[in-house]
Amino acid sequence: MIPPFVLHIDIDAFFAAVEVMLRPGLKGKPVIVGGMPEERGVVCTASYEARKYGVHSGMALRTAAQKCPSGVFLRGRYHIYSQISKRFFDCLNRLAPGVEGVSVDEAYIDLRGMQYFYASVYEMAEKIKIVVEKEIGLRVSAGVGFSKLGAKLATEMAKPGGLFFIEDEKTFLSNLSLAKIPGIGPHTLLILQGLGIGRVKELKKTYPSLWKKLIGPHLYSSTRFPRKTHGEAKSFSRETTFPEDISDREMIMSHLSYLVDRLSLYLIEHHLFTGRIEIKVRFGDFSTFTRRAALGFSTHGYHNMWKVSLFLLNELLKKKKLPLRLVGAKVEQISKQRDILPFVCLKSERLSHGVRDIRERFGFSSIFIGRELVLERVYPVEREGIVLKTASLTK
DNA sequence: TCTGGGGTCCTAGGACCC
DNA sequence: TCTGGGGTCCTAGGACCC
Repeated sequence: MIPPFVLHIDIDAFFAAVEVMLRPGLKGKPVIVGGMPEERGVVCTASYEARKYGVHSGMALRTAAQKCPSGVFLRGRYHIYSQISKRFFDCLNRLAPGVEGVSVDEAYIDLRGMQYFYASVYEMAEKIKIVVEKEIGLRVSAGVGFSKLGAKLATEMAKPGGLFFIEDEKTFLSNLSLAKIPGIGPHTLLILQGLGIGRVKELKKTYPSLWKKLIGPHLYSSTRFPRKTHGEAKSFSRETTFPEDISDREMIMSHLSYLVDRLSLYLIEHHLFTGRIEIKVRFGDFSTFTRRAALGFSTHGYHNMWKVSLFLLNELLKKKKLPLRLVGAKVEQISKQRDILPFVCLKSERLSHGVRDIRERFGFSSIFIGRELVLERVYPVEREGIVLKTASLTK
């Protein structure tokens, strides 16, 4: 029987590496992608040079700036990264049939059936790695295993830039620290530590059913993974953390309106509809709440979405006292086809389509919702477009 | 040192119906 | 009139990943 070999491949420090590729002057410098050092954000990707200073993704930008004063801080240019990501996946799909994307810079490849064309699994993996690196111009790390978990862990060993094959996966796994298992996060780890369990083999021996639940899926389903292509997204969200906490309700509404506006436009452009809306707030003390509501029908019209959003926001703002740190909106239950829209909601759809047409020709800020004008008090933007009178539309 | 933004999946509990 | 239990749908929130 041919063992089910799996290849895992991952672009090294993806966003930072793209920036260095596009600006060769940055080569060898500690590059930190995520935002400016004084901003309220976190590190998205740190180059290996920056990691030497103890900077890693998820770290607050201000902390990163303290640890690495010489760091080159950059805002992400995500449209560029996604173009390169597309090239990465196009290349993989050309090289092998069973590609499963995990994220923009990471994929699993089912190598079964490929062994007839190469001298060894290792050679096959090496070939794929070399071709990919040449194609996208970035360094990648790769790992081969008998399961997805084995392959992913092999990649970890291979970083940066290498290729690793865990031959005795069973022994390797059983000795492994649970902290290394994807899906076991800080919370679960703390509980397991409380039980005096730190390694996979201890878990298997003491709590076999828990082992089956946490580790099992990685082993069994992964040997025969479904070769799903990047599935259609099930939700879309937009959120904003304010530069400073705000107490002005009108400002909060304006921000939310802008986010809903963006989501509505996104849905219209992709011919999609939403059946459920979720609103999220985070107060100054970091406590976070969400409210969601099923619409009972599907829509992508701004004003339909806004009415529900505003209702949910008002409910959420009763939870605690202002100020607010973050506001966000999410659309779920995405469908490609719309069922029959209630009569009162038709106008909103038609209007939003009209707005989309204008924006397509003259840009996003050529036309905007009246209530969003409030944002200009704090974030002045050059807006010479048409203002939709909010009052007349929300009646 | 404060702690983003975009996702997925799971669970618990309430409402409702039979 | 009061009762139980199962099934289903829905929402809030948590855990996790990159």
